[in-house]
Amino acid sequence: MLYAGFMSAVLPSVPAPQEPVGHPELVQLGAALGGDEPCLRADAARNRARLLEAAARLVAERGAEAVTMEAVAAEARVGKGTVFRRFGDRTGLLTALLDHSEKKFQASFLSGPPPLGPGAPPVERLRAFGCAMLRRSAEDLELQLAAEPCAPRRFTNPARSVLRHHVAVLLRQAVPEADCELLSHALMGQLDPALIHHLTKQCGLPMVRLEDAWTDLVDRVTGTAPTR
Amino acid sequence: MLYAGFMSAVLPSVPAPQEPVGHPELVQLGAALGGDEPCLRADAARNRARLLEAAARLVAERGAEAVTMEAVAAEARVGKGTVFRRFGDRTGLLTALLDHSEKKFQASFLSGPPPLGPGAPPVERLRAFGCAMLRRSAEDLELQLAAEPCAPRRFTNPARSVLRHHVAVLLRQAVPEADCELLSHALMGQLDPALIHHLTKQCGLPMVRLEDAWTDLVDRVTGTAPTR
DNA sequence: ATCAAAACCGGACCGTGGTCCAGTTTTCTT
DNA sequence: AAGAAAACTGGACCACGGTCCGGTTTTGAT
Repeated sequence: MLYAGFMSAVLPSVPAPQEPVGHPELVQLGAALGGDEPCLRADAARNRARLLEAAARLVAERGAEAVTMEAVAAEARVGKGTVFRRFGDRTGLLTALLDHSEKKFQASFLSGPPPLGPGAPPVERLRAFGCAMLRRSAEDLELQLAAEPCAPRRFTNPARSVLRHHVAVLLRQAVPEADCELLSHALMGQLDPALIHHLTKQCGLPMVRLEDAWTDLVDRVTGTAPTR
Repeated sequence: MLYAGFMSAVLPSVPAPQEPVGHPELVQLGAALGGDEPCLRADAARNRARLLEAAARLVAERGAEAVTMEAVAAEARVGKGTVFRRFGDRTGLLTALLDHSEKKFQASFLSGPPPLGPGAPPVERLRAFGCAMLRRSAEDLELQLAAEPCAPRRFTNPARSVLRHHVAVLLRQAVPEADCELLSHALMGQLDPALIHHLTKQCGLPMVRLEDAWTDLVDRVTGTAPTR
Protein backbone atom coordinates (compact mmCIF):
# COMPACT_ATOMS: atom_id res chain seq x y z
CA MET A 1 0.00 0.00 0.00
CA LEU A 2 2.65 2.42 -1.05
CA TYR A 3 0.50 5.18 -2.49
CA ALA A 4 -1.83 5.49 0.47
CA GLY A 5 -1.27 9.22 0.50
CA PHE A 6 -2.20 9.52 -3.13
CA MET A 7 -5.71 8.20 -2.96
CA SER A 8 -7.04 11.61 -3.75
CA ALA A 9 -5.22 11.39 -7.04
CA VAL A 10 -7.38 8.50 -8.06
CA LEU A 11 -10.28 10.89 -8.36
CA PRO A 12 -11.40 12.61 -11.53
CA SER A 13 -9.68 15.94 -11.19
CA VAL A 14 -11.51 19.25 -10.89
CA PRO A 15 -8.63 21.44 -9.67
CA ALA A 16 -10.73 22.90 -6.87
CA PRO A 17 -12.72 25.77 -8.35
CA GLN A 18 -13.64 28.63 -6.06
CA GLU A 19 -16.37 26.71 -4.31
CA PRO A 20 -17.66 28.23 -1.07
CA VAL A 21 -17.96 24.95 0.80
CA GLY A 22 -16.44 21.57 0.05
CA HIS A 23 -16.49 20.96 -3.67
CA PRO A 24 -18.69 18.01 -4.62
CA GLU A 25 -16.08 16.02 -6.48
CA LEU A 26 -13.51 16.69 -3.82
CA VAL A 27 -15.63 15.21 -1.12
CA GLN A 28 -15.22 11.84 -2.78
CA LEU A 29 -11.93 11.83 -0.95
CA GLY A 30 -13.59 9.87 1.78
CA ALA A 31 -15.27 7.41 -0.52
CA ALA A 32 -12.10 5.48 -1.46
CA LEU A 33 -12.26 3.23 -4.49
CA GLY A 34 -15.27 1.27 -3.34
CA GLY A 35 -18.39 3.40 -3.61
CA ASP A 36 -18.91 5.87 -6.36
CA GLU A 37 -21.11 8.74 -5.26
CA PRO A 38 -20.26 10.23 -1.88
CA CYS A 39 -22.22 12.65 0.24
CA LEU A 40 -23.92 14.33 -2.70
CA ARG A 41 -27.41 15.56 -2.29
CA ALA A 42 -29.95 13.14 -3.67
CA ASP A 43 -30.88 15.19 -6.71
CA ALA A 44 -27.27 16.13 -7.32
CA ALA A 45 -26.22 12.50 -7.39
CA ARG A 46 -29.05 11.66 -9.71
CA ASN A 47 -28.08 14.46 -12.07
CA ARG A 48 -24.45 13.45 -11.94
CA ALA A 49 -25.34 9.97 -13.06
CA ARG A 50 -27.60 11.25 -15.80
CA LEU A 51 -24.88 13.56 -17.03
CA LEU A 52 -22.25 10.87 -17.23
CA GLU A 53 -24.72 8.59 -18.90
CA ALA A 54 -25.65 11.28 -21.39
CA ALA A 55 -22.01 12.05 -22.11
CA ALA A 56 -21.25 8.38 -22.68
CA ARG A 57 -24.20 8.14 -25.02
CA LEU A 58 -23.00 11.14 -26.98
CA VAL A 59 -19.47 9.88 -27.35
CA ALA A 60 -20.80 6.49 -28.43
CA GLU A 61 -23.22 7.86 -30.97
CA ARG A 62 -21.54 10.92 -32.34
CA GLY A 63 -17.91 10.77 -31.31
CA ALA A 64 -15.99 12.49 -28.54
CA GLU A 65 -15.99 15.91 -30.14
CA ALA A 66 -19.78 16.00 -29.98
CA VAL A 67 -19.46 16.05 -26.23
CA THR A 68 -20.24 19.69 -25.86
CA MET A 69 -21.18 21.01 -22.46
CA GLU A 70 -24.48 22.27 -23.79
CA ALA A 71 -25.18 19.08 -25.67
CA VAL A 72 -24.55 16.98 -22.58
CA ALA A 73 -26.77 19.26 -20.53
CA ALA A 74 -29.55 19.05 -23.09
CA GLU A 75 -29.20 15.29 -23.48
CA ALA A 76 -29.47 14.89 -19.73
CA ARG A 77 -32.38 17.36 -19.48
CA VAL A 78 -30.39 19.52 -17.13
CA GLY A 79 -29.24 23.11 -17.03
CA LYS A 80 -25.87 24.05 -18.41
CA GLY A 81 -24.75 25.51 -15.12
CA THR A 82 -25.28 22.16 -13.46
CA VAL A 83 -22.74 20.50 -15.68
CA PHE A 84 -20.13 23.07 -14.78
CA ARG A 85 -20.94 22.99 -11.09
CA ARG A 86 -20.56 19.24 -11.10
CA PHE A 87 -17.45 18.78 -13.21
CA GLY A 88 -15.74 22.13 -13.15
CA ASP A 89 -15.05 22.27 -16.85
CA ARG A 90 -15.02 20.19 -19.98
CA THR A 91 -11.80 18.49 -19.03
CA GLY A 92 -13.31 17.54 -15.71
CA LEU A 93 -16.25 15.92 -17.40
CA LEU A 94 -14.11 13.92 -19.80
CA THR A 95 -11.84 12.92 -16.95
CA ALA A 96 -14.79 11.69 -14.97
CA LEU A 97 -15.79 9.60 -17.94
CA LEU A 98 -12.34 8.05 -18.01
CA ASP A 99 -12.27 7.60 -14.30
CA HIS A 100 -13.53 4.05 -14.15
CA SER A 101 -10.99 2.56 -16.54
CA GLU A 102 -8.37 4.75 -14.91
CA LYS A 103 -9.04 3.27 -11.49
CA LYS A 104 -8.91 -0.24 -12.87
CA PHE A 105 -5.58 0.45 -14.48
CA GLN A 106 -4.14 1.97 -11.34
CA ALA A 107 -5.29 -0.98 -9.31
CA SER A 108 -3.65 -3.36 -11.73
CA PHE A 109 -0.17 -1.97 -11.26
CA LEU A 110 -0.56 -0.93 -7.63
CA SER A 111 -1.85 -4.18 -6.28
CA GLY A 112 -2.39 -6.57 -9.19
CA PRO A 113 -0.38 -9.67 -10.02
CA PRO A 114 3.20 -9.46 -11.32
CA PRO A 115 4.87 -8.49 -13.50
CA LEU A 116 2.64 -5.41 -13.53
CA GLY A 117 1.92 -5.43 -9.83
CA PRO A 118 4.37 -5.77 -6.94
CA GLY A 119 6.49 -8.89 -6.78
CA ALA A 120 8.52 -8.70 -9.96
CA PRO A 121 11.87 -6.93 -10.20
CA PRO A 122 11.48 -3.21 -10.94
CA VAL A 123 12.85 -3.29 -14.46
CA GLU A 124 10.40 -5.94 -15.47
CA ARG A 125 7.60 -4.01 -13.87
CA LEU A 126 8.62 -0.97 -15.83
CA ARG A 127 8.57 -2.89 -19.09
CA ALA A 128 5.17 -4.30 -18.26
CA PHE A 129 3.87 -0.91 -17.22
CA GLY A 130 4.76 0.69 -20.52
CA CYS A 131 3.18 -2.04 -22.58
CA ALA A 132 0.07 -2.03 -20.45
CA MET A 133 -0.24 1.68 -20.81
CA LEU A 134 0.26 1.49 -24.55
CA ARG A 135 -2.49 -1.02 -24.86
CA ARG A 136 -4.77 0.89 -22.55
CA SER A 137 -4.19 4.11 -24.44
CA ALA A 138 -5.13 2.41 -27.64
CA GLU A 139 -8.51 1.58 -26.18
CA ASP A 140 -10.05 4.86 -25.22
CA LEU A 141 -7.69 7.04 -27.17
CA GLU A 142 -10.46 9.24 -28.43
CA LEU A 143 -11.53 10.29 -24.97
CA GLN A 144 -7.98 10.75 -23.77
CA LEU A 145 -7.32 13.10 -26.63
CA ALA A 146 -10.59 14.96 -26.24
CA ALA A 147 -9.68 15.59 -22.62
CA GLU A 148 -6.56 17.40 -23.83
CA PRO A 149 -7.70 19.88 -26.43
CA CYS A 150 -4.47 20.86 -28.13
CA ALA A 151 -3.03 17.38 -28.19
CA PRO A 152 -2.47 16.66 -31.88
CA ARG A 153 -0.96 20.04 -32.71
CA ARG A 154 2.00 19.33 -30.47
CA PHE A 155 3.48 16.90 -32.96
CA THR A 156 2.47 18.40 -36.26
CA ASN A 157 4.05 21.68 -35.22
CA PRO A 158 6.84 22.20 -37.78
CA ALA A 159 9.21 24.00 -35.44
CA ARG A 160 8.99 21.20 -32.89
CA SER A 161 9.47 18.70 -35.68
CA VAL A 162 12.72 20.24 -36.75
CA LEU A 163 14.08 20.12 -33.24
CA ARG A 164 13.06 16.53 -32.75
CA HIS A 165 14.45 15.51 -36.08
CA HIS A 166 17.73 17.10 -35.21
CA VAL A 167 17.88 15.03 -32.05
CA ALA A 168 17.03 11.92 -34.05
CA VAL A 169 19.88 12.56 -36.45
CA LEU A 170 22.39 13.03 -33.68
CA LEU A 171 21.08 9.95 -31.95
CA ARG A 172 21.51 7.89 -35.08
CA GLN A 173 25.15 8.88 -35.19
CA ALA A 174 25.64 7.99 -31.56
CA VAL A 175 23.58 4.78 -31.32
CA PRO A 176 22.89 3.52 -34.85
CA GLU A 177 21.40 0.27 -33.60
CA ALA A 178 18.53 1.93 -31.74
CA ASP A 179 15.13 3.12 -32.92
CA CYS A 180 16.27 6.70 -32.89
CA GLU A 181 13.09 8.07 -34.30
CA LEU A 182 11.16 6.94 -31.27
CA LEU A 183 13.98 7.51 -28.85
CA SER A 184 14.06 11.12 -29.90
CA HIS A 185 10.50 11.55 -28.70
CA ALA A 186 11.47 10.45 -25.23
CA LEU A 187 14.35 12.88 -25.15
CA MET A 188 12.25 15.72 -26.42
CA GLY A 189 9.76 14.98 -23.69
CA GLN A 190 12.30 16.20 -21.20
CA LEU A 191 12.66 19.50 -23.08
CA ASP A 192 8.98 20.25 -23.46
CA PRO A 193 8.37 23.90 -22.59
CA ALA A 194 5.31 22.96 -20.60
CA LEU A 195 7.42 20.61 -18.50
CA ILE A 196 10.14 23.18 -18.03
CA HIS A 197 7.57 25.63 -16.83
CA HIS A 198 5.97 23.16 -14.48
CA LEU A 199 9.26 22.10 -12.94
CA THR A 200 10.89 25.50 -12.60
CA LYS A 201 7.98 27.83 -11.91
CA GLN A 202 5.56 25.54 -10.14
CA CYS A 203 7.88 23.09 -8.42
CA GLY A 204 10.74 25.51 -8.00
CA LEU A 205 13.50 23.25 -9.26
CA PRO A 206 16.72 25.05 -10.12
CA MET A 207 17.76 25.17 -13.75
CA VAL A 208 21.00 23.36 -13.12
CA ARG A 209 19.15 20.28 -11.97
CA LEU A 210 17.29 20.14 -15.26
CA GLU A 211 20.53 20.47 -17.14
CA ASP A 212 22.15 17.71 -15.13
CA ALA A 213 19.17 15.48 -15.67
CA TRP A 214 19.39 16.10 -19.39
CA THR A 215 23.05 15.22 -19.74
CA ASP A 216 22.50 12.22 -17.54
CA LEU A 217 19.63 11.11 -19.73
CA VAL A 218 21.75 11.52 -22.85
CA ASP A 219 24.54 9.50 -21.29
CA ARG A 220 22.22 6.70 -20.30
CA VAL A 221 20.47 6.52 -23.63
CA THR A 222 23.65 6.58 -25.63
CA GLY A 223 25.46 4.29 -23.25
CA THR A 224 28.14 6.88 -22.66
CA ALA A 225 30.04 6.65 -19.40
CA PRO A 226 28.94 9.45 -17.09
CA THR A 227 31.98 11.77 -17.14
CA ARG A 228 31.73 13.84 -14.03
CA MET B 1 23.08 21.55 -45.26
CA LEU B 2 21.39 18.45 -44.01
CA TYR B 3 17.91 19.81 -43.52
CA ALA B 4 17.56 21.37 -46.96
CA GLY B 5 14.24 19.62 -47.38
CA PHE B 6 12.98 21.01 -44.12
CA MET B 7 13.28 24.66 -44.90
CA SER B 8 9.55 24.95 -44.91
CA ALA B 9 9.60 23.89 -41.32
CA VAL B 10 11.48 26.99 -40.40
CA LEU B 11 8.35 28.97 -41.12
CA PRO B 12 5.74 29.94 -38.56
CA SER B 13 3.21 27.21 -39.10
CA VAL B 14 -0.30 27.84 -40.38
CA PRO B 15 -1.24 24.27 -41.29
CA ALA B 16 -2.51 25.32 -44.70
CA PRO B 17 -6.10 26.48 -44.23
CA GLN B 18 -8.45 26.09 -47.14
CA GLU B 19 -7.07 29.07 -49.00
CA PRO B 20 -8.15 29.34 -52.63
CA VAL B 21 -4.78 30.41 -53.96
CA GLY B 22 -1.37 30.15 -52.35
CA HIS B 23 -1.66 30.95 -48.71
CA PRO B 24 0.24 34.09 -47.72
CA GLU B 25 2.42 32.56 -45.06
CA LEU B 26 3.09 29.54 -47.18
CA VAL B 27 4.51 31.59 -50.00
CA GLN B 28 7.38 32.52 -47.70
CA LEU B 29 8.69 29.16 -48.76
CA GLY B 30 10.65 30.91 -51.43
CA ALA B 31 11.97 33.61 -49.18
CA ALA B 32 14.42 31.38 -47.28
CA LEU B 33 15.79 32.67 -43.99
CA GLY B 34 17.04 35.94 -45.41
CA GLY B 35 14.13 38.25 -46.12
CA ASP B 36 11.09 38.38 -43.96
CA GLU B 37 8.06 39.38 -45.95
CA PRO B 38 7.62 37.61 -49.27
CA CYS B 39 5.28 38.36 -52.16
CA LEU B 40 2.59 39.89 -50.00
CA ARG B 41 0.56 42.69 -51.37
CA ALA B 42 1.70 46.07 -50.16
CA ASP B 43 -1.18 46.65 -47.77
CA ALA B 44 -1.12 43.07 -46.57
CA ALA B 45 2.54 43.31 -45.68
CA ARG B 46 1.96 46.59 -43.90
CA ASN B 47 -0.88 45.10 -41.89
CA ARG B 48 1.13 41.99 -41.07
CA ALA B 49 3.87 44.12 -39.61
CA ARG B 50 1.41 46.24 -37.67
CA LEU B 51 -0.24 43.11 -36.29
CA LEU B 52 2.98 41.55 -35.10
CA GLU B 53 4.01 44.86 -33.62
CA ALA B 54 0.67 45.22 -31.87
CA ALA B 55 0.85 41.68 -30.55
CA ALA B 56 4.34 42.22 -29.21
CA ARG B 57 3.18 45.43 -27.55
CA LEU B 58 0.30 43.61 -25.91
CA VAL B 59 2.41 40.78 -24.58
CA ALA B 60 4.93 43.29 -23.26
CA GLU B 61 2.38 45.49 -21.57
CA ARG B 62 -0.28 43.12 -20.39
CA GLY B 63 1.14 39.61 -20.61
CA ALA B 64 0.71 36.86 -23.15
CA GLU B 65 -2.82 35.98 -22.19
CA ALA B 66 -3.97 39.46 -23.16
CA VAL B 67 -3.07 38.59 -26.72
CA THR B 68 -6.61 38.09 -27.86
CA MET B 69 -7.34 38.04 -31.54
CA GLU B 70 -9.76 40.90 -31.14
CA ALA B 71 -7.41 42.87 -28.96
CA VAL B 72 -4.60 42.51 -31.45
CA ALA B 73 -6.89 43.54 -34.27
CA ALA B 74 -8.06 46.58 -32.36
CA GLU B 75 -4.56 47.55 -31.27
CA ALA B 76 -3.40 47.37 -34.88
CA ARG B 77 -6.46 49.26 -36.13
CA VAL B 78 -7.36 46.36 -38.35
CA GLY B 79 -10.36 44.10 -38.85
CA LYS B 80 -10.58 40.86 -36.98
CA GLY B 81 -10.87 38.85 -40.15
CA THR B 82 -7.52 40.19 -41.27
CA VAL B 83 -5.76 38.68 -38.31
CA PHE B 84 -7.19 35.27 -39.07
CA ARG B 85 -6.52 35.54 -42.79
CA ARG B 86 -2.93 36.38 -42.06
CA PHE B 87 -2.10 33.94 -39.30
CA GLY B 88 -4.71 31.24 -39.57
CA ASP B 89 -5.47 31.08 -35.88
CA ARG B 90 -4.24 32.20 -32.50
CA THR B 91 -1.51 29.60 -32.45
CA GLY B 92 -0.32 30.83 -35.82
CA LEU B 93 -0.03 34.35 -34.52
CA LEU B 94 1.90 33.34 -31.42
CA THR B 95 4.12 31.12 -33.53
CA ALA B 96 4.86 33.98 -35.85
CA LEU B 97 5.86 36.04 -32.85
CA LEU B 98 8.28 33.33 -31.80
CA ASP B 99 9.54 32.83 -35.29
CA HIS B 100 12.51 35.14 -35.10
CA SER B 101 14.08 33.60 -32.04
CA GLU B 102 13.17 30.19 -33.40
CA LYS B 103 15.11 30.77 -36.59
CA LYS B 104 18.10 32.00 -34.67
CA PHE B 105 18.07 28.91 -32.50
CA GLN B 106 17.73 26.60 -35.45
CA ALA B 107 20.61 28.29 -37.19
CA SER B 108 22.78 27.93 -34.10
CA PHE B 109 22.59 24.14 -34.02
CA LEU B 110 22.30 23.59 -37.76
CA SER B 111 25.26 25.66 -38.83
CA GLY B 112 26.67 27.39 -35.76
CA PRO B 113 29.96 26.68 -34.02
CA PRO B 114 30.53 23.49 -32.00
CA PRO B 115 29.62 21.97 -29.70
CA LEU B 116 26.11 23.03 -30.65
CA GLY B 117 26.72 23.12 -34.36
CA PRO B 118 28.42 20.50 -36.56
CA GLY B 119 31.98 19.52 -35.75
CA ALA B 120 31.66 18.08 -32.27
CA PRO B 121 30.92 14.42 -31.58
CA PRO B 122 27.19 13.67 -31.55
CA VAL B 123 26.88 12.98 -27.86
CA GLU B 124 28.41 16.29 -26.99
CA ARG B 125 26.16 18.00 -29.47
CA LEU B 126 23.18 16.35 -27.83
CA ARG B 127 24.23 17.56 -24.42
CA ALA B 128 24.75 21.06 -25.72
CA PHE B 129 21.45 20.99 -27.55
CA GLY B 130 19.49 20.17 -24.45
CA CYS B 131 21.10 22.85 -22.37
CA ALA B 132 20.67 25.41 -25.11
CA MET B 133 17.05 24.54 -25.44
CA LEU B 134 16.53 24.74 -21.71
CA ARG B 135 18.03 28.18 -21.62
CA ARG B 136 16.07 29.30 -24.64
CA SER B 137 12.84 28.01 -23.21
CA ALA B 138 13.43 29.93 -20.04
CA GLU B 139 13.56 33.13 -22.06
CA ASP B 140 10.26 33.33 -23.85
CA LEU B 141 8.47 30.72 -21.80
CA GLU B 142 5.35 32.78 -21.55
CA LEU B 143 4.84 32.89 -25.30
CA GLN B 144 5.72 29.24 -25.76
CA LEU B 145 3.07 28.30 -23.26
CA ALA B 146 0.49 30.67 -24.65
CA ALA B 147 0.98 29.08 -28.05
CA GLU B 148 -0.05 25.76 -26.51
CA PRO B 149 -3.32 26.38 -24.68
CA CYS B 150 -3.65 23.32 -22.48
CA ALA B 151 0.01 23.17 -21.53
CA PRO B 152 0.04 23.46 -17.74
CA ARG B 153 -2.87 21.10 -17.13
CA ARG B 154 -0.87 18.19 -18.50
CA PHE B 155 1.28 18.02 -15.40
CA THR B 156 -1.14 19.00 -12.70
CA ASN B 157 -3.51 16.28 -13.85
CA PRO B 158 -3.74 13.93 -10.85
CA ALA B 159 -4.22 10.74 -12.85
CA ARG B 160 -1.13 11.46 -14.90
CA SER B 161 0.75 12.30 -11.73
CA VAL B 162 0.02 8.93 -10.21
CA LEU B 163 1.30 7.15 -13.27
CA ARG B 164 4.45 9.20 -13.38
CA HIS B 165 5.07 8.77 -9.70
CA HIS B 166 4.75 5.04 -10.07
CA VAL B 167 7.40 5.09 -12.74
CA ALA B 168 9.59 7.22 -10.53
CA VAL B 169 9.31 4.74 -7.67
CA LEU B 170 10.22 1.80 -9.86
CA LEU B 171 13.09 3.76 -11.32
CA ARG B 172 14.45 4.54 -7.89
CA GLN B 173 14.54 0.85 -7.13
CA ALA B 174 16.34 0.10 -10.37
CA VAL B 175 18.76 3.03 -10.53
CA PRO B 176 18.93 4.67 -7.10
CA GLU B 177 21.81 6.92 -8.11
CA ALA B 178 19.85 8.74 -10.80
CA ASP B 179 17.50 11.71 -10.61
CA CYS B 180 14.49 9.45 -10.97
CA GLU B 181 11.97 12.19 -10.54
CA LEU B 182 13.14 13.89 -13.70
CA LEU B 183 13.96 10.68 -15.49
CA SER B 184 10.40 9.57 -15.05
CA HIS B 185 9.24 12.56 -17.05
CA ALA B 186 11.30 11.46 -19.99
CA LEU B 187 9.91 7.96 -19.82
CA MET B 188 6.36 9.20 -19.52
CA GLY B 189 6.94 11.32 -22.58
CA GLN B 190 7.10 8.14 -24.60
CA LEU B 191 3.71 7.04 -23.26
CA ASP B 192 1.85 10.29 -23.82
CA PRO B 193 -1.52 9.50 -25.38
CA ALA B 194 -1.11 12.33 -27.83
CA LEU B 195 2.16 10.80 -29.00
CA ILE B 196 0.66 7.35 -29.25
CA HIS B 197 -2.10 8.76 -31.37
CA HIS B 198 0.27 10.67 -33.60
CA LEU B 199 2.55 7.72 -34.17
CA THR B 200 -0.06 5.04 -34.69
CA LYS B 201 -2.93 6.86 -36.36
CA GLN B 202 -1.09 9.58 -38.23
CA CYS B 203 2.23 7.94 -38.98
CA GLY B 204 0.90 4.41 -39.14
CA LEU B 205 3.53 2.80 -36.95
CA PRO B 206 2.61 -0.66 -35.68
CA MET B 207 1.99 -1.09 -32.00
CA VAL B 208 4.77 -3.59 -31.59
CA ARG B 209 7.34 -1.05 -32.60
CA LEU B 210 6.20 1.26 -29.83
CA GLU B 211 6.42 -1.57 -27.36
CA ASP B 212 9.91 -2.48 -28.50
CA ALA B 213 10.99 1.11 -28.29
CA TRP B 214 9.66 1.29 -24.76
CA THR B 215 11.46 -1.75 -23.46
CA ASP B 216 14.58 -0.60 -25.24
CA LEU B 217 14.29 2.77 -23.57
CA VAL B 218 13.83 1.17 -20.18
CA ASP B 219 16.86 -1.00 -20.74
CA ARG B 220 19.01 1.92 -21.75
CA VAL B 221 17.92 4.14 -18.91
CA THR B 222 18.35 1.47 -16.27
CA GLY B 223 21.54 0.16 -17.79
CA THR B 224 20.05 -3.29 -18.19
CA ALA B 225 21.55 -5.50 -20.85
CA PRO B 226 19.13 -5.77 -23.78
CA THR B 227 17.86 -9.33 -23.37
CA ARG B 228 16.55 -10.32 -26.76
C1' DA C 1 -4.79 55.42 -68.75
C1' DT C 2 -8.19 51.86 -68.38
C1' DC C 3 -10.19 47.84 -67.03
C1' DA C 4 -10.95 43.06 -65.26
C1' DA C 5 -9.48 39.74 -62.24
C1' DA C 6 -7.24 38.54 -58.18
C1' DA C 7 -6.26 39.44 -53.58
C1' DC C 8 -7.52 41.49 -49.57
C1' DC C 9 -10.25 44.09 -45.90
C1' DG C 10 -13.46 44.53 -42.20
C1' DG C 11 -17.04 43.62 -39.33
C1' DA C 12 -21.39 41.03 -38.70
C1' DC C 13 -22.30 36.47 -37.22
C1' DC C 14 -22.04 31.83 -34.89
C1' DG C 15 -20.84 28.14 -31.51
C1' DT C 16 -18.70 26.98 -27.38
C1' DG C 17 -16.61 27.29 -22.87
C1' DG C 18 -17.35 29.44 -18.76
C1' DT C 19 -19.70 32.79 -15.13
C1' DC C 20 -23.51 34.44 -12.34
C1' DC C 21 -27.40 34.80 -9.61
C1' DA C 22 -32.50 34.58 -8.56
C1' DG C 23 -35.36 31.06 -7.34
C1' DT C 24 -36.07 26.25 -5.75
C1' DT C 25 -35.10 22.01 -3.27
C1' DT C 26 -32.95 19.46 0.36
C1' DT C 27 -31.13 19.05 4.83
C1' DC C 28 -30.58 20.27 9.53
C1' DT C 29 -32.08 22.18 13.86
C1' DT C 30 -35.28 22.76 17.37
C1' DA D 1 -43.55 19.46 12.07
C1' DA D 2 -41.89 23.72 10.80
C1' DG D 3 -38.77 26.99 9.51
C1' DA D 4 -34.09 28.62 8.41
C1' DA D 5 -29.78 27.72 6.35
C1' DA D 6 -27.17 25.41 3.09
C1' DA D 7 -26.75 23.47 -1.31
C1' DC D 8 -28.25 22.97 -5.79
C1' DT D 9 -30.61 24.25 -10.30
C1' DG D 10 -31.12 26.37 -14.68
C1' DG D 11 -30.89 29.59 -18.05
C1' DA D 12 -29.53 34.33 -19.19
C1' DC D 13 -25.22 36.36 -20.04
C1' DC D 14 -20.30 37.27 -21.53
C1' DA D 15 -15.81 36.70 -24.00
C1' DC D 16 -13.24 34.66 -27.26
C1' DG D 17 -11.96 31.87 -31.31
C1' DG D 18 -13.25 31.20 -35.75
C1' DT D 19 -16.19 31.73 -40.30
C1' DC D 20 -18.26 34.31 -44.07
C1' DC D 21 -19.10 37.44 -47.55
C1' DG D 22 -20.09 42.13 -49.69
C1' DG D 23 -17.34 45.77 -50.84
C1' DT D 24 -12.67 47.74 -51.76
C1' DT D 25 -7.91 47.94 -53.20
C1' DT D 26 -4.04 46.25 -55.80
C1' DT D 27 -2.06 44.11 -59.71
C1' DG D 28 -0.98 43.40 -64.27
C1' DA D 29 -2.28 43.20 -69.05
C1' DT D 30 -3.72 46.04 -72.87
